[in-house]
Amino acid sequence: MSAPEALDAAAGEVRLGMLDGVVGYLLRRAQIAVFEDFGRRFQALDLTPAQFSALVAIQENPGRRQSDIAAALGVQRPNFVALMDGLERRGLAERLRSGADRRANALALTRAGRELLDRALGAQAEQETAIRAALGGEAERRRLVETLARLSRL
Amino acid sequence: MSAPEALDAAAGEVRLGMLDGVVGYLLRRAQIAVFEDFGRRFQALDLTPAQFSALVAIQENPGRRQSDIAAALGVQRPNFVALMDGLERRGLAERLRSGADRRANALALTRAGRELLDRALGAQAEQETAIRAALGGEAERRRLVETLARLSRL
DNA sequence: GGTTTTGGTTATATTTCATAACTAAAACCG
DNA sequence: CGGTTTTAGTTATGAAATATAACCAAAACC
Repeated sequence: MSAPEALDAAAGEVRLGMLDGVVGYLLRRAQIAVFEDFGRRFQALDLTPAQFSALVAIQENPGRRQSDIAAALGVQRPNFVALMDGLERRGLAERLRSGADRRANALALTRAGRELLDRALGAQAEQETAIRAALGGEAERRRLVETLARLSRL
Repeated sequence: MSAPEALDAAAGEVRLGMLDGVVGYLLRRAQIAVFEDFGRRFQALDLTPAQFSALVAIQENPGRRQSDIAAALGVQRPNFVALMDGLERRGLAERLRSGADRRANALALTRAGRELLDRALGAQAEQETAIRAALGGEAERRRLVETLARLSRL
């Protein structure tokens, strides 16, 4: 009788088949690549994507309640606590007392936070430039931005 | 003197500022939305995105070594073990002996695995249809696929 | 035939993300 | 007013994804 479970592997590249036409799969791969690039660019600033987005949101909405910022970024309130702890410990952001509601934290950037964010915005602009180059032009990058915004409302 | 740390929150919506022009941030949000949609569509099939992609890769490359499939999907070999354990326990895929190399597992789908994958491909096609609708047409979806593929080579 | 390398596995640490429960302060309401 | 309910922030905790080191058996090397 033939050995029932023996199979010989094919040679050459593994083909992903229809996966490379699947938006969800490609989104995951693209996000990994872009975040790895982010990691390299922001290494010197010691900022994660989450921290960077928090700094931007706080600067854009000074005095807003912590939970508002967290919700806008799509992060659970309990998880945002540690994020803010880190920013505060490094002196980049602070939790002020809200005048109206003594339970609430009114978030704001410190001077050091604004300065670091300025440098971060520079690094971010460089990433967008790299993306523009990879995609073949600013028109393509803009189209991607628009398309991704639509997708997130799926 | 004025109370130094009191700040009143602005009303209205939190603005994300330049974040909604940042590809990395938008990629993250879009991926979350698409994966949540995936979760709803594949709930009945009880398949995660990782499991789905593994089934596709195995069917596309029957007999290939486990580590080749894992590498092609970008998943670490140790982490692929548990994924395969799950598929095998459910009778969807199997680890056959490689004829050439007795260390290697030659992966293959079972009949049940092929049947489930058939249904999964249907659900997947429906997701692409929904995406096409959200983006305004197949041309837009195609462009997105092409753009994401470029991004993952950043 | 002994050494080195490789495929799969185990164990483990880290990170991310979600949920329940607690406190203090506010809002509500008869 | 005073009691109940809701809300902001926090703590504790768990689940899931991801990465690393170490091991065994089989192969490749020389």
